[in-house]
Amino acid sequence: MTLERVAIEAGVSKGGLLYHFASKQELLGALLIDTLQGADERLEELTLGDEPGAFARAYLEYVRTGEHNDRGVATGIFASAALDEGELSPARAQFTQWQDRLVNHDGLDPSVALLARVVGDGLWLIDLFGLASPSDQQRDDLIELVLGMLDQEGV
Amino acid sequence: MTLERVAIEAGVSKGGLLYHFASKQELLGALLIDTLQGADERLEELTLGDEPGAFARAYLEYVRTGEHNDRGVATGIFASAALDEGELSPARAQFTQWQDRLVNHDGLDPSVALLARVVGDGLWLIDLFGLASPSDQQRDDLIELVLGMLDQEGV
DNA sequence: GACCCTAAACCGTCCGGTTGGTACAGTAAA
DNA sequence: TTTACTGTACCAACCGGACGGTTTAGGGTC
Repeated sequence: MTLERVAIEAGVSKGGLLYHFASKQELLGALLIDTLQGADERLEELTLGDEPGAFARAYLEYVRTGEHNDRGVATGIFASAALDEGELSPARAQFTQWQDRLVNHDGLDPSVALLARVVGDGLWLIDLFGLASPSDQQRDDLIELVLGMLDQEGV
Repeated sequence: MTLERVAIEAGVSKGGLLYHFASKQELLGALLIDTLQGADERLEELTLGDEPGAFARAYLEYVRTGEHNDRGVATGIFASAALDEGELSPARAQFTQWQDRLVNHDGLDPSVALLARVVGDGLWLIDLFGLASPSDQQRDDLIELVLGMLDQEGV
């Protein structure tokens, strides 16, 4: 992930890239924040109504298809950030917020809420790094299983 | 993660390090494989008996405490490997094997088996990157919840 | 003229990898 | 039991290329 490669990928000159982002760190931070915001907005769209578990359902829905990441791009951003000390903190903040919303403000039993979160994050990270992603069928079945638990809980 | 830093960490000179590992790639590969093997052996230890779900239980037990990684070390290895194209393949292979064992050879309903896997991996990866790890209490409750589902299934 | 770039040369540093050498342990003929 | 040689384990110093970042000179558009 060099500046030149990013510039070419973005159809911009290296100078133009550095016109917008003063340093590679700044670029990386912006990329990461942008990715996280995109996910957050998508989650908001998927959150239907305000009955208990609405956000948890969105969280699972988000990872139902494996398309939630332009493989390689998000992976690179995430891995690069993980190597630069402290560079991952926007991600930490975002996940903390999601976790708080799921566990404390979604009207679910905390353990079930955490289950939804960990399954969602688990699938997301497994896909992100390509660590033996389950098939579409398996994934669907798993999500249905967890959704079922949310329903039981919501009653 | 530079060769020099690794060398210092290991109490060796850079030259000495490269005597054992001909290139950085080779070093990284060995580090990754070693980490994975360590986890695999630990899982084997934790697998008690051979009733249905024995391996799934071990998988969850493994991530019960957050101590399963020398934070920073495993993170660096994993993130570095993720950036080098193809360098993550030993990890993919290992996860594929675990997934196969869980889903096809542990005597559980496939969805429940996958649930155990995704919860295990989810917690592991969340810890690895420090993405808002749940508290010990929350983690324990979650694991108990999933273990309970394995028991229901096993009957 | 302010803004948003392109293009290209350039610099300094960092880092992977190479090289030549040292220390030492074994071993085996003289 | 000295001598000579071999292999293993290491180190310090160096080299060269890649890459982050700067600078300069300019061009198009509102």
